[in-house]
Amino acid sequence: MPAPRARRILVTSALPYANGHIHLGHLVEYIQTDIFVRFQKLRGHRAVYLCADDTHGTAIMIRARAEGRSERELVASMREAHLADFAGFEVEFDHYGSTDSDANRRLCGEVWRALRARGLVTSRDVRQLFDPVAGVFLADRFVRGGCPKCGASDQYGDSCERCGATYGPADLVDPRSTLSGATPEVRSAEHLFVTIEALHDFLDHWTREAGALDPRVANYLAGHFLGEPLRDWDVSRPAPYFGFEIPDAPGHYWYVWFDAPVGYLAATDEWCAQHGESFDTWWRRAAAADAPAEIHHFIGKDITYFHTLFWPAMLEAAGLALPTKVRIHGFLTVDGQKMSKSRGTFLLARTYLDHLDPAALRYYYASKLSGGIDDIDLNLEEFAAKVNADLVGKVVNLASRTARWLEHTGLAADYPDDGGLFARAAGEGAEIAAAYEACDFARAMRTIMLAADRANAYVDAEQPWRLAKAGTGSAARLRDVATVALNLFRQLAVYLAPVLPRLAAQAGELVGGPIASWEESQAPLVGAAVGPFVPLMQRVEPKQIEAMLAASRESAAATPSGGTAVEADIGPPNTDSGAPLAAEPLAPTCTIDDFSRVDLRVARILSAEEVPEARKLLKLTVGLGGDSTRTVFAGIKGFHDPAALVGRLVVVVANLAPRQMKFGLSEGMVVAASGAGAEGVYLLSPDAGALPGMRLH
RNA sequence: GGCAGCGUAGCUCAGUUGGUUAGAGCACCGGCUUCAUAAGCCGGGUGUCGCCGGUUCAAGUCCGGCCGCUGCUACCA
Repeated sequence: MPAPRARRILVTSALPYANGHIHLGHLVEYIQTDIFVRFQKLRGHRAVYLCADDTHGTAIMIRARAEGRSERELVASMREAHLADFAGFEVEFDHYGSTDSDANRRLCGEVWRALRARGLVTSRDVRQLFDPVAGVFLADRFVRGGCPKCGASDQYGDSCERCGATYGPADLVDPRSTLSGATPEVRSAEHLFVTIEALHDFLDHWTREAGALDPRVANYLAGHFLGEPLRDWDVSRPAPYFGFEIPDAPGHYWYVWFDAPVGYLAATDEWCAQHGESFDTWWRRAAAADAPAEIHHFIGKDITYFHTLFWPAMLEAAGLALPTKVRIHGFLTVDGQKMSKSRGTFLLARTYLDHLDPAALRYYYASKLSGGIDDIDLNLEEFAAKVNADLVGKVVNLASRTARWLEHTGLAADYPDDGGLFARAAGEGAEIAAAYEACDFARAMRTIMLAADRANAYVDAEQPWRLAKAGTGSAARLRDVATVALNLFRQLAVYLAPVLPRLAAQAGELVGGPIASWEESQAPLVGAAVGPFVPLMQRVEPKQIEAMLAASRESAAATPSGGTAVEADIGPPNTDSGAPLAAEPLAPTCTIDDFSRVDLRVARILSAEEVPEARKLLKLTVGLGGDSTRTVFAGIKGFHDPAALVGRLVVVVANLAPRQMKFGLSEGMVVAASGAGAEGVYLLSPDAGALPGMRLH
């Protein structure tokens, strides 16, 4: 197989929004991209993986406000969390930037000037609802009110969930801002637009002819957007807005979807500065003309048109290089359904890492990703079965069952006759590589596992354990058989290295040294030392999955219903606001004896129901283990869905004197955090492993 | 409400431009093996290819209709 000429490949994943944590749905894309990049590097190409946090927009502004800190504080703490999650899953960026950077501001300005220079920017007034208390313009989903048709209350600003009528937010009966509760006003504001219709011919041609898009996507675009004149793209938002003010239009800010893709350019620019590279040779057409770089964008299907219409239009207008490939993937379901907080299947990256091996998810995703735009399903039962059968049972087991016989002797000096097994799998390298190149990782995994099956069958047929018992007369034969098996194992590790970098590294430690090139799959090792075998990968146990789901359910239940999830633990401790403590100063000092009079216990919520007549009470039955249960009224109605509470562990004051309430006798108290004028009541949960009845000391 | 995609074995999926008796893994059953992380190997049922109709010598595959599911969208592209 001739060594392919080295390519320069710039690869991006969509920029995660700084409004929330990374979850398993996000990871489909980052793992997919990471596998692709690692594959290209293994093949000897110059691949650069770039990404950044997407930091601007109304949602960030509102969330920061709710948390009582600045947008930049929010963005900075979320960045740390994102990077930690990616590192945990072995997603390895060459550079990770931010759209809130100097480079991005400068490059936005450059693209903007190009659009202006080509006469593609116009302006006109847009009428929109405005929240006079919060001081911001409101998207439809931030407005609720009565349906003008059927009168149903508390409907969104665009359509009625009860009768299905559609209307504008201004038509609502008694409209309210969901931010402040204020009655919104209709206001008019100037917006700036890009007239991308002027680039219609270019887009027609690029979407169909450039080879960057799957024909299905090109057809979709042709049928839905390019079949008629393109509407102007609204690219500005009036103040207040967290983002970059437009230099030649004071009071106007670039819409987040304008500066987000420019973040790809900014990340490239920063990476170039750090590595002595020239930005121009990656992105400027003139400079790159003789040896153009490839540009691959990995995105979810939801943001297709931003990356296939607006983004190429911006690049075209600015004279920058166009994407070589826009690779679009589908969404993740868990056990066949949309991820759900109450089912515990809204799985954050961190929650997964607390319980399971990232390699297991990387392999599972690889086995499901075929390069298409179909959604993929994380079936948790299949997940465990597949990882255990394929990785532990077949691949790792191959080394586990043969390495011990070579620990003292190392590999045989000549590669033995293996019936053509190694050569056959080496010959399949081109097919496996083609599948990786096409992002059809599922096909690659199938082909690799067939080779693993053949390798195990070989071991079974040669029965090295019998050779071991047969004594010194069979020692040479035993060494040959184990040499074959270990070579086949290392060959599999090379093929799997893009998916399982840690396994590849461990395989290198066992025999042959670090795996640095795909070519290592093509020739067997001989005479090399063999290290002591250490377990390479643990089985996925059902208990771990259950624990992860339980933890996920509990953290979801702790999130106030309605509104954005607001996690308090996303940043370094010293960035927390002092407001809650100031609002409720510490109580007078008490002694340990004082404290010990309060008997706090872990309890499990056995049932939860609304108390219809009560404004804030839920009626809970909690269990302290065994037959010990009691009824507790908790003032958490409206913040917790009763159904979601059942089963979770909480902390109760177990020796509190019973109190006769209007709705019944309350035999204790569930402790929860609240205060500082902030809304929300937050139940406490013990770490996994705590049992009902345990006392807090 | 708008748009798109999907529907093949119990589960997750392959099925290339229409072409023999429709495939894989898991699960399940039987047997073998015991070196290995209760791992491995061999054999075996696995099926109205969502429903109805059409084109064709030939339809899982192409066309139309229907049903079901899913996703995106709803500051409109």
